[in-house]
Amino acid sequence: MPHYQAVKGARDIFPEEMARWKYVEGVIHSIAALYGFSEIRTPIFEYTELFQRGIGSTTDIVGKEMFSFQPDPQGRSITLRPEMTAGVMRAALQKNILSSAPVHKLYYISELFRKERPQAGRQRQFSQFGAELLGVSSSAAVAEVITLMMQLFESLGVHSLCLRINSLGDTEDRLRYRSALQSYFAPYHDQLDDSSKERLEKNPLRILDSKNPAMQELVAGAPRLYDYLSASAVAEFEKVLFYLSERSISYQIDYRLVRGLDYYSHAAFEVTSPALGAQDAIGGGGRYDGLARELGNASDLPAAGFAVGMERLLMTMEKQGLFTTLNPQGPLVCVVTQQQELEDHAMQIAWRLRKAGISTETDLASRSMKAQMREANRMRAAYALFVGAEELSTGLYSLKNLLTSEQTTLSLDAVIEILREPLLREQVRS
RNA sequence: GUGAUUGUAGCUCAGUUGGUUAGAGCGCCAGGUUGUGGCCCUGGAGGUCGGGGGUUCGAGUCCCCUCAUUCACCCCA
Repeated sequence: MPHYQAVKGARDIFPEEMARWKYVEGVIHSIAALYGFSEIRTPIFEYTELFQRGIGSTTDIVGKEMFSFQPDPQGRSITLRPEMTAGVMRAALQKNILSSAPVHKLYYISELFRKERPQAGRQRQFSQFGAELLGVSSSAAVAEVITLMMQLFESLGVHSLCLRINSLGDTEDRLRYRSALQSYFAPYHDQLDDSSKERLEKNPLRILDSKNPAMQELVAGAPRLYDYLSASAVAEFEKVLFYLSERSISYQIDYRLVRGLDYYSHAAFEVTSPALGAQDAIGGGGRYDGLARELGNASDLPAAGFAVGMERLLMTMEKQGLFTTLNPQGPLVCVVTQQQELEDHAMQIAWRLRKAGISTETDLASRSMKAQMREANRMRAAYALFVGAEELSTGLYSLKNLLTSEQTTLSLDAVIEILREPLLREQVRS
């Protein structure tokens, strides 16, 4: 074991894996553009109150999972962001972007931090792709972000996902339901587990998605939130379902889906992946019309959005074998030399090739010719260019096609001419 | 925060009831081919056996503590 290791729950991404990230990120950028979303970056930390107010102080995230610290004794507490929505909303309100246009569509791919015990599909530093549609409060907006998310999965070839959706109604609906739940559970108080007892007081809705089998039994007989929705909330929800059906997006209504963040209202959804372990949520989101007011804004700023766990997405793709065609590109040519006196000349040639726009490698470690050739082969170079005394005197170099083993003798200008041919790489290494 | 699991070479792992100098495969390096890669053959480098303490004539092996890993709970992406 090396003396220093990465911090618990944090990991390194090496070049082989990086290729996958680049690929997925590329697809994300183009699909976001397709739907008219623009990228935003916000600070990696925020004042702690932002998350306490935005996410909700009764949530697990705020209660026990935040990395918080105080830069100076008198100063305000700062927190490494555990999610993105609060920060994006803060940025939008701070700049008052709605005054420039009534609707804003923003997306991000960002690093998040949560102080949890790491396990399969869960790290302390992780990243999410997310989109926020600000300024419109409608079923159409929710449907649009869900559609965007599902199209991303489809474009990547991810399959067998399960989209579950529910409506949490508006604030009044939830208040009425909340007291109904409390009176339902009250007689069972002794049978509740510790966390459910606590939730009964603070946030009874959360008892619904408890995984404890004993709790689930009790929950089965509990009143349904759906029955407490106002007529308009039901209509809105059905409109969302209509849009989804119309776009051939299959879903499953889950009346017990409540999600852990306080800011959701009306539609809330979650996508799970069968390829993951116990932590199988690959994405989730909903509507959060009241968040802006919660953050001190004078009026509501209607909004809808989602977040997709990048690591979980990549993990699912890996499991589903979607990366097999992704081969890292090697250099086009390796400049190889035998005599050490010619090293400088070889590097000079490598420089000239690179100036000509040809990706080139050369040995910097004074290794044997055999080692250099082995290296060229390992990095899947298409060609080797030999630099020796003979070449130096004649000005003609030996260019070897490493796939066909054919070798020709050419002037450097001719070599550059050949290697510049753009389609060459595909022909050589298909 | 709770529970369980696993720590031996760069990687994947062997290592008998405690017994001399801790092994294999792959990878890496070199040679076979003194100017030519992949395949093959030969050789080489590389290990505080996670760390600390204890038991013992003797510990990779047994005991305690500790650190780390992984999985699960909780909850979430």
